[in-house]
Amino acid sequence: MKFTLSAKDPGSKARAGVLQTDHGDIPTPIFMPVGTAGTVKAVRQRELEKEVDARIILGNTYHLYLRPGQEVLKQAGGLHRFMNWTRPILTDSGGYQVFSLSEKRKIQEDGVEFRSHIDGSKHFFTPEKAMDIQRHIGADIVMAFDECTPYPCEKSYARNSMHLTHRWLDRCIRDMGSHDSLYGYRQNLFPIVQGSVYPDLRKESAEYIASTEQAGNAIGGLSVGEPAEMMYEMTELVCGILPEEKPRYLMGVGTPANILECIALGVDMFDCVMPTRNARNGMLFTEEGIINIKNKKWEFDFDPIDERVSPDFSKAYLRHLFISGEMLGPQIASIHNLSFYLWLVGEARKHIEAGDFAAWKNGMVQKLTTRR
RNA sequence: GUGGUUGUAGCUCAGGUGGUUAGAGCAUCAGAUUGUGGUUCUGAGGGCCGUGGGUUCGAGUCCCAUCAUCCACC
Repeated sequence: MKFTLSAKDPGSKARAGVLQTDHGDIPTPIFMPVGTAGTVKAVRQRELEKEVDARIILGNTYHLYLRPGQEVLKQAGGLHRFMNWTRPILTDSGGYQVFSLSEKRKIQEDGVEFRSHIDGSKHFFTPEKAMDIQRHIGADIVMAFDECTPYPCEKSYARNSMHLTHRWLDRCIRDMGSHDSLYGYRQNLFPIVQGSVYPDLRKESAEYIASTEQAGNAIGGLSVGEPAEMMYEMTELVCGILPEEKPRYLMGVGTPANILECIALGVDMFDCVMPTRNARNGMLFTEEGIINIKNKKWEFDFDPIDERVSPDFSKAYLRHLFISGEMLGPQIASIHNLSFYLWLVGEARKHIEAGDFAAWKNGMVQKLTTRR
């Protein structure tokens, strides 16, 4: 994996680059659609590639381990072939599920015991196990197995958790170094900075993560309920420590405005369920602001959802599909929101290259956060 | 014309023997959603109980009239 920076914005920490993988190049900054269970919900692969122009998508270790399971993925020849997706894939390690399914988990030094949300069966993940599953999935970018702390979080808990995440990282690195990839292309491990909202912990974690010298670095444990300002502060602090010449990935973020603000702080990669999940509930992101397509005010609005990103369908038609419970509604909305997110990061990239990102960003954030 | 049926929220309907502030589903409106247990979740607005009399301390509920509705029969 190779990361090449091509431009830096003079008015902020934003940068543009290209991340090269064995499944193709990824221009940065980039947004990665979330495809938890081997599918970006409601969107077919052809649309994801041709219309949305997703350059890389996510899969989830926890979910793919439970269904379809490691053996199916192995015999399929990996997730790329299984789901017929030829571009890069990144897999989350399951660390976030340890956090979000917290009522059913037990964390120990060796790993975490949890119960399946599907059938209640008991399972045990260790850093080695998480690496093994991700090896079978065959992702281009593999995330370290971490603990994502909740918000708020006691400092003593955050400190202990962070150190556990660091020890688990050592084991992930050792395990990745002692096994060959299964399908003949390179897999790259990204470690994850933790430390909750405590600056000294974040600093310690970022320094440790940087010292492991992996191909790229991630920032985790944010956007879990803390105020946006706090998220920006932590992101800024961590970006100042993580190496300039490697991609920075802010996990789970966020709204279109969050993404632009964090690009300005030096983040290169983002993922979030928001464009797809909210699309399924009728919320659309557009250049002019946020739309609840189910509202009556769109009943006779025959203008496109968004003239630039989705010129094909009117608001009145999409509203009709949602009101009628037609499954094409969530499909069109998901494709729209993802197309918009990809359009947005593409524009950000252009403005970084043009050197006027900071000013453009400020005007854009205003528009993005208004409700239509 | 005669006999019967039904009139309660925008729609479809609940509301034993009269008794606090008349309910539900859908619809409408407004929030929520951040490394996906989500066609989801939370909340709000909306009523001369067809109309007019009567009985009663008290009527959506009982009585009379009237209007509308649907059905059957001349």
